[in-house]
Amino acid sequence: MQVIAETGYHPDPAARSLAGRKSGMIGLVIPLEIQSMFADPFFPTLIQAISSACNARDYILSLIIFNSKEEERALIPKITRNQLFDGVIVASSRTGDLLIEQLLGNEVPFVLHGRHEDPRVSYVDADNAAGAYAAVSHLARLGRSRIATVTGPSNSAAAADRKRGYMSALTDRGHSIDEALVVSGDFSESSGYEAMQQLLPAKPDAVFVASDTMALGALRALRETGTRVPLDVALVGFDDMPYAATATPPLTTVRQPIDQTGSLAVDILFDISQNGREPARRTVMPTELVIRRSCGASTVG
Amino acid sequence: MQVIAETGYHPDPAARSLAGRKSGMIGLVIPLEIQSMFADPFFPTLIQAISSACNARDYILSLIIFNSKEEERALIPKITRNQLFDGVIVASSRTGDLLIEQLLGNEVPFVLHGRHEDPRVSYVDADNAAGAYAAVSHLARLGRSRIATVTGPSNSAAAADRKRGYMSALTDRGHSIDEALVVSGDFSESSGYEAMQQLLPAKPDAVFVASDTMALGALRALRETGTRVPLDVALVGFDDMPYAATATPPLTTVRQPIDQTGSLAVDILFDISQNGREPARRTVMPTELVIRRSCGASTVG
DNA sequence: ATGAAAGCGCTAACAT
DNA sequence: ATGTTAGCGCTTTCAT
Repeated sequence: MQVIAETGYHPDPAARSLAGRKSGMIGLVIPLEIQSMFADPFFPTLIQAISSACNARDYILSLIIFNSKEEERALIPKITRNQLFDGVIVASSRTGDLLIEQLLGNEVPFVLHGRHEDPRVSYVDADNAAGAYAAVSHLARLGRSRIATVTGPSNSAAAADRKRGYMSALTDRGHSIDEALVVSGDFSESSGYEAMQQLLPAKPDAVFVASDTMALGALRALRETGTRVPLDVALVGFDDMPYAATATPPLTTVRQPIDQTGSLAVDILFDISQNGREPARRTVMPTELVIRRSCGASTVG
Repeated sequence: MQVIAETGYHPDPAARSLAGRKSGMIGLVIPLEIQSMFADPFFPTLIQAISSACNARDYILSLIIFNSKEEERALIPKITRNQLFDGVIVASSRTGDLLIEQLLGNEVPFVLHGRHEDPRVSYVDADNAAGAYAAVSHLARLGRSRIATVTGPSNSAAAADRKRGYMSALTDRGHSIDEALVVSGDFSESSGYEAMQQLLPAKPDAVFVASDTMALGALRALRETGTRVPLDVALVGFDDMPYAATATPPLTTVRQPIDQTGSLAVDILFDISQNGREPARRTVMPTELVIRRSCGASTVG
């Protein structure tokens, strides 16, 4: 009947959920360790990508941010039990994550954004190691010999993979790893600044920085000491955030397909809820080196 | 019975919603006009504040982002009708917003983040006009006489209020408004950069920039032209985002209590759902001038 | 094919 | 105070 359109009828979602045992909602969980979470546009970008994919699939997106251990404890049951969510995306898991364990012991379909060792967990990830490898190889091909790196925090799988890519690129070319050229940050702008200051005495002629946000901090440190980029020090970032292109100089960086990994996560959830959790679905998407001025090899501007 | 704890029982939210006619969810709607939404940490910060307040009140937070007109059309019924949400927060409404009209014609409790003319709508806002007024007065007191401004987009109420504050501060001191000293941006870093370039020929000796993100862009333009801050041009931003303190030079800015406006929005929703929508609840929270080096009046660093 | 009825797991109103 | 029952508005199954 088309009286349905005239009266402006819409089914009651609660009744639908109860009778149909599906809520039409998916949960995006952002764990707390990420202090500087929103200082870096990575998470916002991911949220937007996932939101858009949810709209396309007619899901409602709920955001669960753990701001403290207590909140985490209180929220975990809501996430794992019940019919609250038809699926859950966990953005950036920590090692030995309690949430993952609980999720594994329950029925709710879930995917991680970022890889995980446990063979039972499904995930989507960008190829962080290959991206870092490409960046560092590029610097080496340009003749840089003292290539340093600013890594992300040690509890981040992405940071570990990027560091690994850096190392393989060097060792594959017969370079040894100089510990003085490896400094860690926490993905924040200021940690990039501090890391660069720490690096300067070791006289690097290039730096692979594990995020654009930290690269901005590094750039600031370089500018303050009058170091020329790329003349004295070449710089490559990671992420290809919007401001990478407008930095001074424009930042060469590794583009990560956040839109695609985000929407793929939603697709996988959809698939799992249709076909069950087995086998685990794992996808690693390629990254791409975007060459701008900061590495000293630009053809464009 | 405490068998409840032993079996790890948790009530089914769908059944609860259906029987109790309350979903325990609140929706946060972010309309689409904000293109650069996540290039500016303002929204992320707001999201985090609201998320935290929701956790405290035991609400689940759903995020609705309109990425296109179609999505908006598809989502509005879900937001306004049904028992999907116990309340809705609208972040940054546009003028003549369709969503607001629909919300007004339905029962769902809602609050805007940012003021609105219609006397029936409840909102929380920061005192943008007073903040801008304080910033510009401060610059004037420091002896600056050609005070320019970079405004936000014209469809933003916050941007309009900040511009109004700028104007009143000048006219109250007997200055006239020089149109060449007023340029508009869109809250993005690059728009701040372009606006500053546009401003330079008019020889301002101070600029009030309507957001920290744009101020960063302005700083970049100033640096590229060798203009000294604050010696040649004093700068004041708005928001007090984390990176304002670490900019070169550290940015004097107007602090906006995002955490408080965010959690107040949740509180108001809670209040409305208890006591009904009448009368409209409106709160404007004070802003605070944070003095750092970029205005040339620092006592600290 | 179309229509009637039986729950889904709670809350709230009622009766004891 | 405690226990019982009637729906909430759908989906699904079963009968026609």
